Amino acid sequence: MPRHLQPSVAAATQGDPEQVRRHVLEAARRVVDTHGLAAASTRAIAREAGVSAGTVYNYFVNHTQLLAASIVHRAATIAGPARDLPSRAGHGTVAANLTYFVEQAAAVLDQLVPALAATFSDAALLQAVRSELARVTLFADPALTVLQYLRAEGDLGRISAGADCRAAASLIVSMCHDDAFSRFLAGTSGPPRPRHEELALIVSALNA
Amino acid sequence: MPRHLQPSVAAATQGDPEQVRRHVLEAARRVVDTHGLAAASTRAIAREAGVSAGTVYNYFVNHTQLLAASIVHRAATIAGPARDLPSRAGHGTVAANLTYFVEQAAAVLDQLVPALAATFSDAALLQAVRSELARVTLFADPALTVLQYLRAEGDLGRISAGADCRAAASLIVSMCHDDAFSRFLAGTSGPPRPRHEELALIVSALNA
Amino acid sequence: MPRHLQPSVAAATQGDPEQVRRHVLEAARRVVDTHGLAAASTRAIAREAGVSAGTVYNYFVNHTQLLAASIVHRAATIAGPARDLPSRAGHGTVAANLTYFVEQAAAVLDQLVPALAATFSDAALLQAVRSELARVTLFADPALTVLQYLRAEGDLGRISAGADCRAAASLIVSMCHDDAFSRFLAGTSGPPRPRHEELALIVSALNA
Amino acid sequence: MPRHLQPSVAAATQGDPEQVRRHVLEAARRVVDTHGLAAASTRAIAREAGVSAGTVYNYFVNHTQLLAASIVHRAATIAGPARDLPSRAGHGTVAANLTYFVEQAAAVLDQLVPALAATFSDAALLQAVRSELARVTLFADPALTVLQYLRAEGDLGRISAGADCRAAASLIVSMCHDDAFSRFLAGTSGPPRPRHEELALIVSALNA
DNA sequence: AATGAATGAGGATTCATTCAT
DNA sequence: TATGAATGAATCCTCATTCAT
Repeated sequence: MPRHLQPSVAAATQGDPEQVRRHVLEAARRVVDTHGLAAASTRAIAREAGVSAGTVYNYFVNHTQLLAASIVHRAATIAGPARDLPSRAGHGTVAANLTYFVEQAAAVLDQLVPALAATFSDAALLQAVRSELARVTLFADPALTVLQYLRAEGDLGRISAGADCRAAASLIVSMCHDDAFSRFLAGTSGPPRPRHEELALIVSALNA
Repeated sequence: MPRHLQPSVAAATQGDPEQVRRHVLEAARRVVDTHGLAAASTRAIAREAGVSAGTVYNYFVNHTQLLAASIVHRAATIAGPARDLPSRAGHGTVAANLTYFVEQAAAVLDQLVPALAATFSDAALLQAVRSELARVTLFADPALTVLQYLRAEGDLGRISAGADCRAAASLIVSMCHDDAFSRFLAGTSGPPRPRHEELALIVSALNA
Repeated sequence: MPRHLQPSVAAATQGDPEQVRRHVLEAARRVVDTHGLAAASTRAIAREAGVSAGTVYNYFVNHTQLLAASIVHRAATIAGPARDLPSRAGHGTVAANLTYFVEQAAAVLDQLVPALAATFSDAALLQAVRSELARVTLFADPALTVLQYLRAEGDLGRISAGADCRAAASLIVSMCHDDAFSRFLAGTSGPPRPRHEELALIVSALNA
Repeated sequence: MPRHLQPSVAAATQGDPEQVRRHVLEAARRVVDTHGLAAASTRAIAREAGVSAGTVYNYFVNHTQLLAASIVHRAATIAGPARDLPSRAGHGTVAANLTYFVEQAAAVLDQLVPALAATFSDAALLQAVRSELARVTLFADPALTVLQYLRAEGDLGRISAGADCRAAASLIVSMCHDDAFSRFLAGTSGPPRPRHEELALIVSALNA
């Protein structure tokens, strides 16, 4: 009965409880990705993390909270680039920035949707995930992030003053959703369909 | 050890095996809707159906097939009205018919998406559901149903000959998907957002 | 709900209850041989026989009695040739007749031992089989059959008057048992080891 | 939900995992001996061991391996004295030592044969037991143990140099097998038939 | 006399969770 | 603080047996 973390884990986390927590969270993510939510038992996650089952309960109140935290942690982590869209205002071209956002969004949704979908099998888990997710702006209202970017471009004079930024942002998000949803319903996980024409249309509208 | 269906069940099914099967299928649906997929154990479903656990296995080869059949049965049942869109050609107005389709689609997707989403927690179940679903035209290629309707209207001279029916059908389906996906991501299950302007735009394009 | 035997079964049994019984018995044997005793459920046997599960209970009081009857029926059937040894007295040579017996015994034991062995897993079944088996002379006291043959040969003057037939019979049976037991313990089911020398020795002793 | 071994079990095993394993193994043996293999369910064994069903799975990967381990454990335990035959060379008389072996073998086989026989009802179990058993010299090749003893006696000059030790060893093992097999077929489990004359004959041959 | 749907006990196995060490 | 053995409820599924038809 060792009283200390396994050396490899101790090295990876430097004994910092917050890092141990993250370490377990990422182990959970790997298990869900590799074997599915149904296989993500406490023990499977603990084994993947190189930690005992009991230890998990020092960092998470129960199995449901662990899974919820893992899914939200993953979402927040991968959404980083998409979330930074507003800061790209003024750099490159508007079209390139929007293309970048659409591509990032596809990557995020392709990872997020299956994990989120699976939570529909467990009401308690679903609720836990949702209440966590609502606290991240990007997920609570994704169009807002795009709108902030477009307005910043407008302030820089890079799009026309009269452009309906709100409608454009809504359209862009709709497109991302539709792509993700199609892949979700169809089960195909190939690359997202390129949206050059649609984006060109939107950009031209923003410059009209 | 009673050897016959409980009177209430016998009355409801009239001794017809096909009806008993449907009876169990609907019990499964109620359990999934009420308590979630994770709670839909064979026994819970049997109890809801007023039947013994062993009896379930006289109608379904295993738990996975039972759940898959239940989900697909539900989808096929509720999709009826949407599937009948082509037969509405020539009746009412094109705008009204498309509005009707969008509303029906929302109802279908609102029921179908959570159930389908939940299957992501179980790879075997997901595959079983997908392969069943692919056999229903409406789910395999929803735009096709709308396209058939629009072409029928074209044949009747109710939309202009040069209209791009395929693009219009695709747009309409995209809209339905987007609405459903938004509700799915957000967790709100309120009424679908009205799409009058969008439909008006599409209808005007079809008449141009 | 047919009220008559399936045509194929009716044809095979000519409606004679005794033949139906035998038909089921042989189906049981095939199932045990092919898939093992553990797989020989009432339904598996009924299916193999082309008969309903309920019908089985018109011919056998329960599952245990059915299995016991099947094993004993098989034993009695295959033991025929070995049992006829006494009637071969006076024909061919003594050595050839004994060789024949040893070979037949090997065949019988190779079939009987695994089936009989398996019954050790179920006390009730074992007892049922044993009490049935004890009623067949050959199995109750196999040496007696050989002894009867040797005495008949003695009466015909084909072996010497002073020969110890009882010891010889006992030795021969011992040999059969040893061979069968070795194959049983080792799990090898190849051909029995030839016993020419041993038999020659016994025959020479009988002629001394 | 107690989280510790029942006091009586804890006392019997002193918290040593290896002893807990043995404790379960012996509980399994008692259940098989008392109620037969078919009654040796995981739960029945757990109950006999004074342990929860789940605990059994901390020590054995599945039911089959548990039963196989139990049977082999029993065989190895009781075979100890017979296995020590070679070390008796030089002590007592050769006849007494061989008599001792035959008696020990009878005791071993009387316990081993029914247990082994029962495994014929389950192909997977049979194979598991066989592959385990093959790793114990005494069971893989019993004549070898006797041969080693006889050669040791030969080296000590206690049997004649020209004696065919191999044949003698084979004969002795055959005798043991025959006895066991007779008891197995007949179902009588009385004392083995004394083999004084046969052993005397063999001993005299070894001294010739 | 034959059928086969219905039963429910009982099978193996997994799992979240606890807590003495 | 980390451990992991122990628990026992809950899972899916099979089976012998009955009896209305």
